[in-house]
Amino acid sequence: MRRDSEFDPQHFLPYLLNQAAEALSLEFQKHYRGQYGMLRTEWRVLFHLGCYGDMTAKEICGQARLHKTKVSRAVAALQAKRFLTRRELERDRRHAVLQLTAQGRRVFADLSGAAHAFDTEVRASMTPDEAEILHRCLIRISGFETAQRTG
Amino acid sequence: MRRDSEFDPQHFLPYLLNQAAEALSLEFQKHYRGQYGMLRTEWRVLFHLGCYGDMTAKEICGQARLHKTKVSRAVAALQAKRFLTRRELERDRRHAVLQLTAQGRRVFADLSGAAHAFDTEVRASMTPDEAEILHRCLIRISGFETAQRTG
DNA sequence: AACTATTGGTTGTAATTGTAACTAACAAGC
DNA sequence: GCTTGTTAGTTACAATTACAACCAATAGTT
Repeated sequence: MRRDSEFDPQHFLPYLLNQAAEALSLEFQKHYRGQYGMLRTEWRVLFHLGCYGDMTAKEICGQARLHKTKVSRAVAALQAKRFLTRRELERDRRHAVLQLTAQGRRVFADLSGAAHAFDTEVRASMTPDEAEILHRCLIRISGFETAQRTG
Repeated sequence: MRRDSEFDPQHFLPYLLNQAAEALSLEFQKHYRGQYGMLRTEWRVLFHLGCYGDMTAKEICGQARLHKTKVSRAVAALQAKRFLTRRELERDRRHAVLQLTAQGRRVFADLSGAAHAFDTEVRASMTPDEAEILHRCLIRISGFETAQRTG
């Protein structure tokens, strides 16, 4: 297992990021998948609705940087689970405002609590300084836009 | 778009990481996908072989933290593209050592150059200090093991 | 009103991934 | 030599995702 090259996967950022992201995702997935049979996108949509209040699918797309088909399907699934309802706008019936049901809010409360605890646990492995820098870098990197995702 | 909760997606690490990882992946994908029609896993396998020299699929699984079916399929695809060859070991015909072809090495040289440049560009948006801390944190986070991935 | 363009959202289908079951080689105990 | 167990790798099939085409509502133009 020798080194043939000047450049190494362990120093390639897309690689590293991907591994870190996958590790955490896989771990946290236990909560929303194990407990509620939700998919990642469903959890994301629920999370956004819970955090930011009622909004349309379009708004979620923008905020969560998810493609509209993903959101559309996640919303349908969450609706089937009775976690949210949709209300068409009178003035423009193309839009529908999404709203968590009481049950949806309970699930959100549970999961966002778990998320908070999880986040705290992960952060415990770093100094406050490191955590802050990490945060900054990730935000910055997220802006490495590649165009179309507005849908 | 108000805040209803104490906790916000923009501060949830799995979320942030995922967005950052996706942004970079999507961007770098242009190189291996656009130029060579490769999938992410294929690029990863090629990268590992190029960096660390000939090895078996099993070794790649461990190093790259990829499931064996993913590696198996990537290897088949790379073989079909004539980027690598496999040589069964005499002493244990279950193992096959994978080896880049001349063409495979050329592609690797091209892509690893692009990777290096890309990495440098991304790092240009941070101080050396930040880059180092980011690296440390990502490595640490990657260790948040969730069991089975050894396959 | 009729005609075209745009927008919010859905659906169909192909591509990709995950999971489990499987095959072929080898190893160990008897 | 004949079980039984492991290991490296493959394959089959279900689940998920991506991409493009689509539909209905509205806006803008004439």
